[in-house]
Amino acid sequence: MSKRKPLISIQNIVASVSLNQKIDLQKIVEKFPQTEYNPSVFPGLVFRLKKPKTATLIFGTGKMVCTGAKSEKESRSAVEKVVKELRGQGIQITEKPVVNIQNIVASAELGGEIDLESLVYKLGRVMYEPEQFPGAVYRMDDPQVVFLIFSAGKLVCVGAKKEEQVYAAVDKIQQILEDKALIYYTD
Amino acid sequence: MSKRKPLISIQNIVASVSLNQKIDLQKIVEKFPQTEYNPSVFPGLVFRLKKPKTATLIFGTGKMVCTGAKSEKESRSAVEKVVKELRGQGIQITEKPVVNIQNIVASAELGGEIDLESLVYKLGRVMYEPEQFPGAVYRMDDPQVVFLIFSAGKLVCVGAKKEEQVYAAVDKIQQILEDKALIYYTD
DNA sequence: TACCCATTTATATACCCCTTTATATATAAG
DNA sequence: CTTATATATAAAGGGGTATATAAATGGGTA
Repeated sequence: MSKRKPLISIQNIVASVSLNQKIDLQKIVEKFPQTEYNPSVFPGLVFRLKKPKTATLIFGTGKMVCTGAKSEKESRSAVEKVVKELRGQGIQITEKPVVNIQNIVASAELGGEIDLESLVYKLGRVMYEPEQFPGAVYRMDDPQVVFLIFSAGKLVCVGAKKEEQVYAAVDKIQQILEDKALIYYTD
Repeated sequence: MSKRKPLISIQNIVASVSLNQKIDLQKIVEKFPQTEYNPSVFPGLVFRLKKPKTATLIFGTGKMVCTGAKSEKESRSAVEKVVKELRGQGIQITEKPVVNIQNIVASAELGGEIDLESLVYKLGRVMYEPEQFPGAVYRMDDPQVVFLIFSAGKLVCVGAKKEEQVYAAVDKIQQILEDKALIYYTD
């Protein structure tokens, strides 16, 4: 077991929301001129909040997608705030919004150098095309997440649905890298 | 004989029409500004009716094509309505239009799951390229129609010239699927 | 000169892909 | 500095894929 502790930061949370009722997007645009709504290019209306700094997509079906929050708690409070603002301008929303976390993006620092070329051969399930993208892509089965692994030892973990999965996945990849001698610590 | 009754809906009727006289399309465009006529891309003028919801192509030769009707009766009444509107704006049409049903499109639900891969091997005359199109294409000789067969048990039958052929063809394909054990009913 | 194509219209079926949003990471190119 | 490359994820709408069918006109090929 590695005694080194990776620095992990949740960077983005994507949540789907159900209001269980139809919403008149045109009315929202009229009440909130700063929102963006171009149905010919995308059916969702973009509703931004400065705090928590998020962007929520609202659809005519009453479904929404909230992005940008840094924690599940922040994501839920952003949704509540959006609903509260809508109600404040006369948009009737009767039920309590149902929120589901769909994707968590986190960054991590392992503190060592990683040999990406060797990763490809010793790990498998790795895609690495340096002239296409500098990071190696590793798909982990359990937890089911995808890692972008960079030579400087930094990682991006995407696809988790619970924050705990992020910590478990990073601990696991760290262990794997150490066991297979794919990471070199210089300190 | 299957005791299950497929749900069949006629979805579209295509009919060719002969007025037996030349027609001045430019004059129609002037009298009916909502019609579409771009001879450089297509020689037919498009004349739409809201009820029955149809689109009739009118050619300078006096031939027409009526599409969109849900029954032979509706198709004929659409043609009559178009002719009546033309006459109402001074376009002289002396003879009674001769209508011929050329194609009937119908959808059907068999209510069972169909194994499309097995269909290819056990039925023959089947084209199935899932990454190209999700439905299997089956050409039936008698009645001479073509079926688009989907795994969920829904079908699209095209090419019939009489509504009776649609019902006969669907009954026949249902029997074939059952006889060859290619359809699985879950209820 | 004959054929082939494609053009347009409607219609069900059901897949894929793209559109937009946020976010870290790290390369290159303009 | 900005954009593109690559990742996951939901939402809904558009486009393309395939099918038959008539009409008339253009293009291309044998």
